[in-house]
Amino acid sequence: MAKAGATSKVTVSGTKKSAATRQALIDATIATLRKEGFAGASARAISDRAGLNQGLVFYHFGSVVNLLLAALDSVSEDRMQKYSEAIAQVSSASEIMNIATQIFQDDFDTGYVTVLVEMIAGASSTPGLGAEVGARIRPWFTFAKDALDKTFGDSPIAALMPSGDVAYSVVALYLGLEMLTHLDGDREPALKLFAHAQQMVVLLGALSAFTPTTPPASP
Amino acid sequence: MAKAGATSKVTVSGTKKSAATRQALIDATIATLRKEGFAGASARAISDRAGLNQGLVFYHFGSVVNLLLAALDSVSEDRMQKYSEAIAQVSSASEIMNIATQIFQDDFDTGYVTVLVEMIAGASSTPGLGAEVGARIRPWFTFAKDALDKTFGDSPIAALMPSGDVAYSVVALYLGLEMLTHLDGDREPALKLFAHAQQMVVLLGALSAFTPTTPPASP
DNA sequence: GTCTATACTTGGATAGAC
DNA sequence: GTCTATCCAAGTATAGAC
Repeated sequence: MAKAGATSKVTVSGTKKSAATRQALIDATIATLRKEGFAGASARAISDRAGLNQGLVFYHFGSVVNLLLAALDSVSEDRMQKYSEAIAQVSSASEIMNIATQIFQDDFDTGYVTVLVEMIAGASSTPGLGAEVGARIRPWFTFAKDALDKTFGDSPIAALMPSGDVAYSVVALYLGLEMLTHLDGDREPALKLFAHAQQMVVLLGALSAFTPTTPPASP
Repeated sequence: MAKAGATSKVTVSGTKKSAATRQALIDATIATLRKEGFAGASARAISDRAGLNQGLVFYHFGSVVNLLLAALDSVSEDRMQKYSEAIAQVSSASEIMNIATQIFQDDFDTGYVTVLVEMIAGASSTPGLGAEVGARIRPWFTFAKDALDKTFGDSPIAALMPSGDVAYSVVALYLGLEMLTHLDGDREPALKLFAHAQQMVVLLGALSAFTPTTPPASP
């Protein structure tokens, strides 16, 4: 829709400046959602953190909610990239638990899942926001399902529970763990669970050798 | 601290009136947290819903946060009562899954867990609130642990994972499921999971008959 | 096109009326 | 003791300056 051509060199340098401001606001929004939560993520709180005028939020994003969604998009893309790379290097069920533990720690340090949790919980306060946030969570169900299929696909329990349903609970558990961990700042209980899950996966691998679905090693 | 005696009949009727106002505010707070979330639970939004003057929030509770905590207390006590009664009538692992499914539906209908989720997520915005909310969640870990011990105590997996750690993840999963269910209003995915869990429990019960820990029936 | 100063609205809290 | 009218701070949004 907007004209783009050599007629306005101003637009080019201007666009560059605009992009920098937008990015600074998005970064400040992520930090604010982490530290002050959805309720504390006002245009003033965000722009103060970025050291920018409060009106810029509305000039660049139209509304606070739009900025929050832009920040959620930024985090989601970043995480999806990181998770995808991590899982690409993995094939066994045992390995994926190591990666998952590592990623959970990283998520907790960077506070990225907190951003998602705050947006989900905050969605109730603004009409229409729920649908927007929901659309941004959906890719994670698919991602979790693919990861489960890749690593547990030939396990006997895969036959008992559809991976799509399990993926839903994996996402739910991850969100819940993040909430509880963030609440008291103690990540130990969650890490213990990852360790237990690791054990279970190993055990499951040993058991599956005795089931008819997986013939005992034929090289 | 406050004088209580026959010298002031005004106090008695006054106290009664006060209690009614307090209760009306607490009820309105629960409804507001459910429908507008933590960010939307302002003194004005709450008092408007109750049809009362906004200043009463501060007269009766001192601050909005105090009222929110009073509402959380109210919900927590109510739920703990209901859950305890339900679990008292139950002994087998299979039965508890039925009860759990039923309670999840009830929670979703009444929106009680939403109140808790909103308070956890909203805690980030107010210094000190996290500790208060954390203290109100702790009883649920104990409750979940006791329920697990009661129903899965003699199961073989109980030996593999400490019930306290599992209780933590049960609470986390419950919170996560509530978040996702509330977000798009579709409870089917969560209910499917309860059904699958039910299946698993039955299967586990059958398996445990073959383990050395539980001798095969000696009446 | 980018940003700042200003207008208007909502929210938290209290002084004072009943 | 209970409640309301009023005050001031914080929030969203935009008109206008650069």
